[in-house]
Amino acid sequence: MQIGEVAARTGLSPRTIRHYEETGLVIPSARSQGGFRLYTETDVARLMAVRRMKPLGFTLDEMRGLLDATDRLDAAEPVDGIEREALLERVRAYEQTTARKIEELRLQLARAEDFAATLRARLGRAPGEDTSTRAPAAHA
Amino acid sequence: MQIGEVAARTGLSPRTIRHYEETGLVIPSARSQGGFRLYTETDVARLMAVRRMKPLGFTLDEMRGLLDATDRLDAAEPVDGIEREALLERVRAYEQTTARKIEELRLQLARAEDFAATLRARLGRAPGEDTSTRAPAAHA
DNA sequence: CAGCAACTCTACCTTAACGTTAGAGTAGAG
DNA sequence: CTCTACTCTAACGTTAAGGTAGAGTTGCTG
Repeated sequence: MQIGEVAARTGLSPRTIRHYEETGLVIPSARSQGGFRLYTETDVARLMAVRRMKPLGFTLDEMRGLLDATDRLDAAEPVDGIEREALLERVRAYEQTTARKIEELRLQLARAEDFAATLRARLGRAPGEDTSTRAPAAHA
Repeated sequence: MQIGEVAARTGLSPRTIRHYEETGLVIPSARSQGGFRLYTETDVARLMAVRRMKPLGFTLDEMRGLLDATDRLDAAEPVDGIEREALLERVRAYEQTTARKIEELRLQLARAEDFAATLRARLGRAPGEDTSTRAPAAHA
Protein backbone atom coordinates (compact mmCIF):
# COMPACT_ATOMS: atom_id res chain seq x y z
CA MET A 1 0.00 0.00 0.00
CA GLN A 2 1.21 3.55 -0.53
CA ILE A 3 2.09 6.25 1.91
CA GLY A 4 -1.29 7.93 2.20
CA GLU A 5 -3.05 4.84 3.42
CA VAL A 6 -0.19 4.01 5.74
CA ALA A 7 -0.46 7.50 7.20
CA ALA A 8 -4.19 7.05 7.74
CA ARG A 9 -3.70 3.69 9.40
CA THR A 10 -0.82 4.66 11.65
CA GLY A 11 -1.88 8.18 12.52
CA LEU A 12 1.51 9.46 11.40
CA SER A 13 1.87 12.14 8.75
CA PRO A 14 3.30 11.23 5.37
CA ARG A 15 6.11 13.65 6.08
CA THR A 16 6.91 11.86 9.31
CA ILE A 17 6.91 8.51 7.58
CA ARG A 18 9.29 9.83 4.95
CA HIS A 19 11.44 11.23 7.71
CA TYR A 20 11.57 7.82 9.32
CA GLU A 21 12.89 6.48 6.08
CA GLU A 22 15.54 9.19 5.85
CA THR A 23 16.85 8.16 9.25
CA GLY A 24 16.71 4.48 8.33
CA LEU A 25 14.01 3.72 10.86
CA VAL A 26 11.41 2.22 8.54
CA ILE A 27 12.33 1.59 4.93
CA PRO A 28 9.43 0.77 2.60
CA SER A 29 9.72 -2.73 1.21
CA ALA A 30 9.32 -1.59 -2.36
CA ARG A 31 8.79 1.25 -4.77
CA SER A 32 6.33 1.47 -7.61
CA GLN A 33 7.42 1.89 -11.22
CA GLY A 34 7.19 5.61 -10.87
CA GLY A 35 8.93 5.80 -7.52
CA PHE A 36 6.02 5.70 -5.05
CA ARG A 37 6.87 4.13 -1.71
CA LEU A 38 5.08 0.80 -1.21
CA TYR A 39 4.59 -0.56 2.28
CA THR A 40 3.75 -4.08 3.46
CA GLU A 41 1.82 -5.04 6.58
CA THR A 42 5.15 -5.73 8.22
CA ASP A 43 6.26 -2.18 7.51
CA VAL A 44 3.07 -0.88 9.02
CA ALA A 45 3.59 -3.03 12.10
CA ARG A 46 7.04 -1.53 12.47
CA LEU A 47 5.61 1.96 12.22
CA MET A 48 3.07 1.07 14.86
CA ALA A 49 5.83 -0.10 17.14
CA VAL A 50 7.55 3.22 16.63
CA ARG A 51 4.39 5.04 17.52
CA ARG A 52 4.05 3.10 20.72
CA MET A 53 7.66 3.82 21.64
CA LYS A 54 7.58 7.49 20.82
CA PRO A 55 5.97 8.77 24.02
CA LEU A 56 8.79 7.11 25.92
CA GLY A 57 11.20 9.65 24.54
CA PHE A 58 13.50 7.36 22.62
CA THR A 59 15.40 8.99 19.80
CA LEU A 60 14.82 7.67 16.30
CA ASP A 61 18.29 6.15 16.38
CA GLU A 62 17.55 4.31 19.59
CA MET A 63 14.33 2.94 18.19
CA ARG A 64 16.16 1.79 15.13
CA GLY A 65 18.60 0.02 17.42
CA LEU A 66 15.84 -1.93 19.09
CA LEU A 67 13.89 -2.71 15.93
CA ASP A 68 17.02 -3.92 14.20
CA ALA A 69 17.81 -6.20 17.12
CA THR A 70 14.36 -7.77 17.26
CA ASP A 71 14.29 -8.07 13.50
CA ARG A 72 17.52 -9.99 13.51
CA LEU A 73 16.30 -12.21 16.31
CA ASP A 74 13.17 -13.00 14.32
CA ALA A 75 15.02 -13.45 11.05
CA ALA A 76 14.60 -16.65 9.08
CA GLU A 77 18.29 -17.53 9.26
CA PRO A 78 19.10 -17.99 12.94
CA VAL A 79 22.08 -16.03 14.18
CA ASP A 80 24.79 -17.95 16.00
CA GLY A 81 24.67 -18.25 19.76
CA ILE A 82 27.18 -15.53 20.49
CA GLU A 83 25.47 -12.87 18.46
CA ARG A 84 22.08 -14.04 19.60
CA GLU A 85 23.07 -13.52 23.20
CA ALA A 86 24.40 -10.06 22.37
CA LEU A 87 21.13 -9.15 20.71
CA LEU A 88 19.11 -10.44 23.63
CA GLU A 89 21.27 -8.42 25.99
CA ARG A 90 20.52 -5.35 23.94
CA VAL A 91 16.80 -6.00 24.05
CA ARG A 92 17.02 -6.53 27.79
CA ALA A 93 18.70 -3.15 28.15
CA TYR A 94 15.88 -1.56 26.20
CA GLU A 95 13.39 -3.26 28.42
CA GLN A 96 15.02 -1.76 31.47
CA THR A 97 15.06 1.78 30.13
CA THR A 98 11.51 1.32 28.92
CA ALA A 99 10.43 0.45 32.44
CA ARG A 100 12.15 3.54 33.77
CA LYS A 101 10.68 5.75 31.12
CA ILE A 102 7.23 4.45 31.81
CA GLU A 103 7.63 5.40 35.44
CA GLU A 104 8.63 8.85 34.29
CA LEU A 105 5.61 9.02 32.01
CA ARG A 106 3.34 8.10 34.88
CA LEU A 107 4.89 10.85 36.94
CA GLN A 108 4.36 13.37 34.20
CA LEU A 109 0.78 12.29 33.84
CA ALA A 110 0.27 12.73 37.54
CA ARG A 111 1.81 16.19 37.43
CA ALA A 112 -0.31 17.12 34.46
CA GLU A 113 -3.45 15.96 36.24
CA ASP A 114 -2.40 17.96 39.22
CA PHE A 115 -2.04 20.96 36.98
CA ALA A 116 -5.45 20.35 35.44
CA ALA A 117 -6.96 20.17 38.91
CA THR A 118 -5.37 23.49 39.78
CA LEU A 119 -6.86 25.00 36.66
CA ARG A 120 -10.31 23.66 37.45
CA ALA A 121 -10.08 24.89 41.00
CA ARG A 122 -9.18 28.35 39.79
CA LEU A 123 -12.17 28.39 37.48
CA GLY A 124 -14.39 26.97 40.16
CA ARG A 125 -13.51 29.79 42.51
CA ALA A 126 -13.89 32.40 39.83
CA PRO A 127 -17.55 32.29 38.76
CA GLY A 128 -17.92 31.85 35.03
CA GLU A 129 -20.89 32.53 32.83
CA ASP A 130 -21.92 29.27 31.20
CA THR A 131 -21.33 26.19 33.32
CA SER A 132 -22.73 23.89 30.63
CA THR A 133 -19.69 24.40 28.44
CA ARG A 134 -17.42 22.92 31.03
CA ALA A 135 -15.90 19.44 30.74
CA PRO A 136 -17.87 16.66 32.48
CA ALA A 137 -15.39 16.21 35.33
CA ALA A 138 -12.97 14.07 33.34
CA HIS A 139 -12.91 11.28 35.97
CA ALA A 140 -9.70 12.65 37.52
CA MET B 1 18.20 33.16 44.44
CA GLN B 2 20.32 32.64 41.37
CA ILE B 3 19.94 30.35 38.43
CA GLY B 4 21.89 27.37 39.74
CA GLU B 5 19.72 26.90 42.76
CA VAL B 6 16.59 27.42 40.70
CA ALA B 7 17.78 24.74 38.31
CA ALA B 8 18.35 22.35 41.19
CA ARG B 9 14.95 23.05 42.65
CA THR B 10 12.98 22.83 39.43
CA GLY B 11 14.85 20.04 37.75
CA LEU B 12 15.32 22.22 34.70
CA SER B 13 18.77 22.99 33.32
CA PRO B 14 20.14 26.53 33.63
CA ARG B 15 20.28 26.61 29.88
CA THR B 16 16.61 25.77 29.63
CA ILE B 17 15.71 28.39 32.19
CA ARG B 18 17.59 31.01 30.19
CA HIS B 19 15.79 29.77 27.12
CA TYR B 20 12.48 30.34 28.88
CA GLU B 21 13.52 33.89 29.50
CA GLU B 22 14.44 34.43 25.86
CA THR B 23 10.96 33.39 24.83
CA GLY B 24 9.41 35.58 27.52
CA LEU B 25 8.04 32.63 29.46
CA VAL B 26 9.64 33.27 32.82
CA ILE B 27 11.51 36.52 33.35
CA PRO B 28 13.64 36.70 36.51
CA SER B 29 12.37 39.36 38.88
CA ALA B 30 15.75 41.02 39.20
CA ARG B 31 19.39 41.07 38.27
CA SER B 32 22.39 41.38 40.53
CA GLN B 33 24.87 44.23 40.28
CA GLY B 34 26.96 42.18 37.94
CA GLY B 35 24.09 40.94 35.85
CA PHE B 36 23.26 37.60 37.46
CA ARG B 37 19.62 36.56 37.13
CA LEU B 38 17.82 36.65 40.47
CA TYR B 39 14.65 34.62 40.95
CA THR B 40 11.93 34.90 43.58
CA GLU B 41 9.78 32.11 44.94
CA THR B 42 7.06 33.31 42.60
CA ASP B 43 9.39 32.87 39.65
CA VAL B 44 10.15 29.37 40.78
CA ALA B 45 6.46 28.60 41.12
CA ARG B 46 5.98 29.77 37.57
CA LEU B 47 8.76 27.48 36.39
CA MET B 48 7.17 24.61 38.25
CA ALA B 49 3.88 25.31 36.51
CA VAL B 50 5.70 25.17 33.21
CA ARG B 51 7.21 21.86 34.12
CA ARG B 52 3.83 20.43 34.93
CA MET B 53 2.39 21.70 31.66
CA LYS B 54 5.24 20.50 29.49
CA PRO B 55 4.19 16.86 29.13
CA LEU B 56 0.88 18.10 27.76
CA GLY B 57 2.61 19.31 24.65
CA PHE B 58 1.84 22.99 24.92
CA THR B 59 4.25 25.23 23.07
CA LEU B 60 6.19 27.75 25.11
CA ASP B 61 4.08 30.50 23.60
CA GLU B 62 0.88 28.80 24.64
CA MET B 63 2.13 28.38 28.18
CA ARG B 64 3.05 32.02 28.26
CA GLY B 65 -0.49 32.80 27.17
CA LEU B 66 -1.97 30.91 30.07
CA LEU B 67 0.48 32.13 32.68
CA ASP B 68 -0.04 35.70 31.60
CA ALA B 69 -3.79 35.29 31.89
CA THR B 70 -3.70 33.81 35.38
CA ASP B 71 -1.14 36.38 36.44
CA ARG B 72 -3.36 39.19 35.37
CA LEU B 73 -6.33 37.61 37.08
CA ASP B 74 -4.34 37.37 40.29
CA ALA B 75 -2.86 40.84 39.98
CA ALA B 76 -3.22 43.31 42.83
CA GLU B 77 -5.09 45.85 40.72
CA PRO B 78 -8.28 44.14 39.62
CA VAL B 79 -8.99 44.26 35.90
CA ASP B 80 -12.36 45.58 34.78
CA GLY B 81 -15.24 43.18 34.23
CA ILE B 82 -14.95 43.00 30.47
CA GLU B 83 -11.29 42.10 30.44
CA ARG B 84 -11.72 39.81 33.40
CA GLU B 85 -14.34 37.83 31.55
CA ALA B 86 -12.08 37.62 28.51
CA LEU B 87 -9.24 36.32 30.64
CA LEU B 88 -11.49 33.75 32.29
CA GLU B 89 -12.67 32.63 28.90
CA ARG B 90 -9.08 32.12 27.89
CA VAL B 91 -8.33 30.08 30.97
CA ARG B 92 -11.44 28.01 30.33
CA ALA B 93 -10.21 27.28 26.82
CA TYR B 94 -6.90 26.10 28.24
CA GLU B 95 -8.73 23.92 30.68
CA GLN B 96 -10.57 22.23 27.84
CA THR B 97 -7.47 21.54 25.79
CA THR B 98 -5.70 20.39 28.92
CA ALA B 99 -8.43 17.82 29.50
CA ARG B 100 -8.10 16.60 25.93
CA LYS B 101 -4.34 16.44 26.13
CA ILE B 102 -4.49 14.47 29.34
CA GLU B 103 -6.68 11.93 27.60
CA GLU B 104 -4.08 11.72 24.87
CA LEU B 105 -1.33 11.29 27.46
CA ARG B 106 -3.25 8.46 29.07
CA LEU B 107 -3.56 6.82 25.69
CA GLN B 108 0.13 7.15 25.03
CA LEU B 109 0.91 5.70 28.42
CA ALA B 110 -1.35 2.76 27.69
CA ARG B 111 0.33 2.21 24.35
CA ALA B 112 3.75 2.44 25.93
CA GLU B 113 2.78 -0.10 28.57
CA ASP B 114 1.49 -2.33 25.84
CA PHE B 115 4.82 -2.00 24.11
CA ALA B 116 6.68 -2.78 27.31
CA ALA B 117 4.55 -5.88 27.76
CA THR B 118 5.43 -6.99 24.25
CA LEU B 119 9.09 -6.53 25.02
CA ARG B 120 8.85 -8.54 28.22
CA ALA B 121 6.94 -11.28 26.47
CA ARG B 122 9.62 -11.52 23.84
CA LEU B 123 12.31 -11.83 26.49
CA GLY B 124 10.23 -14.28 28.45
CA ARG B 125 9.94 -16.56 25.45
CA ALA B 126 13.62 -16.22 24.57
CA PRO B 127 15.53 -17.66 27.52
CA GLY B 128 18.24 -15.33 28.76
CA GLU B 129 21.27 -16.15 30.83
CA ASP B 130 20.92 -14.26 34.11
CA THR B 131 17.36 -13.89 35.28
CA SER B 132 18.43 -11.96 38.38
CA THR B 133 19.29 -8.89 36.33
CA ARG B 134 15.73 -8.53 35.16
CA ALA B 135 13.38 -5.87 36.51
CA PRO B 136 11.11 -6.99 39.37
CA ALA B 137 7.97 -7.22 37.23
CA ALA B 138 7.26 -3.48 37.23
CA HIS B 139 3.63 -3.96 38.31
CA ALA B 140 2.36 -3.77 34.72
C1' DC C 1 43.14 43.55 49.64
C1' DA C 2 44.80 40.07 46.21
C1' DG C 3 43.66 35.67 44.73
C1' DC C 4 40.93 32.03 43.63
C1' DA C 5 37.24 28.50 42.88
C1' DA C 6 32.72 28.15 41.49
C1' DC C 7 29.29 30.16 39.19
C1' DT C 8 27.14 33.00 35.63
C1' DC C 9 26.93 36.00 31.51
C1' DT C 10 26.22 36.72 26.36
C1' DA C 11 26.47 35.15 21.72
C1' DC C 12 26.49 31.95 18.47
C1' DC C 13 26.32 27.19 16.65
C1' DT C 14 24.11 22.56 16.54
C1' DT C 15 20.59 18.99 16.93
C1' DA C 16 16.18 16.38 16.63
C1' DA C 17 12.03 15.80 14.64
C1' DC C 18 9.27 17.27 12.00
C1' DG C 19 6.32 21.15 9.03
C1' DT C 20 5.94 23.83 4.78
C1' DT C 21 6.36 24.88 0.17
C1' DA C 22 7.53 24.55 -4.70
C1' DG C 23 7.76 22.36 -8.89
C1' DA C 24 7.46 18.09 -11.24
C1' DG C 25 5.95 13.44 -11.90
C1' DT C 26 2.53 9.18 -11.20
C1' DA C 27 -1.79 6.36 -10.64
C1' DG C 28 -5.73 4.97 -12.15
C1' DA C 29 -10.80 6.03 -12.89
C1' DG C 30 -13.66 7.44 -16.74
C1' DC D 1 -6.07 10.14 -23.37
C1' DT D 2 -7.09 13.23 -19.64
C1' DC D 3 -8.17 14.65 -15.36
C1' DT D 4 -7.86 14.61 -10.32
C1' DA D 5 -5.82 13.12 -6.40
C1' DC D 6 -1.55 11.46 -4.79
C1' DT D 7 3.23 11.31 -4.40
C1' DC D 8 8.10 12.59 -5.29
C1' DT D 9 12.47 15.23 -4.19
C1' DA D 10 14.82 19.09 -2.43
C1' DA D 11 15.38 22.81 0.28
C1' DC D 12 14.24 25.90 3.79
C1' DG D 13 11.64 26.96 8.31
C1' DT D 14 10.40 25.98 13.22
C1' DT D 15 10.48 24.58 18.02
C1' DA D 16 12.70 23.41 22.09
C1' DA D 17 16.80 22.73 23.81
C1' DG D 18 21.86 21.46 24.32
C1' DG D 19 26.85 22.81 23.61
C1' DT D 20 30.71 25.89 23.69
C1' DA D 21 33.80 29.79 23.97
C1' DG D 22 35.53 33.66 26.14
C1' DA D 23 34.73 37.01 29.56
C1' DG D 24 32.88 38.66 33.83
C1' DT D 25 30.97 38.07 38.87
C1' DT D 26 30.64 36.37 43.66
C1' DG D 27 32.17 35.80 47.86
C1' DC D 28 35.27 33.58 50.54
C1' DT D 29 40.21 33.06 52.27
C1' DG D 30 44.62 33.71 53.54
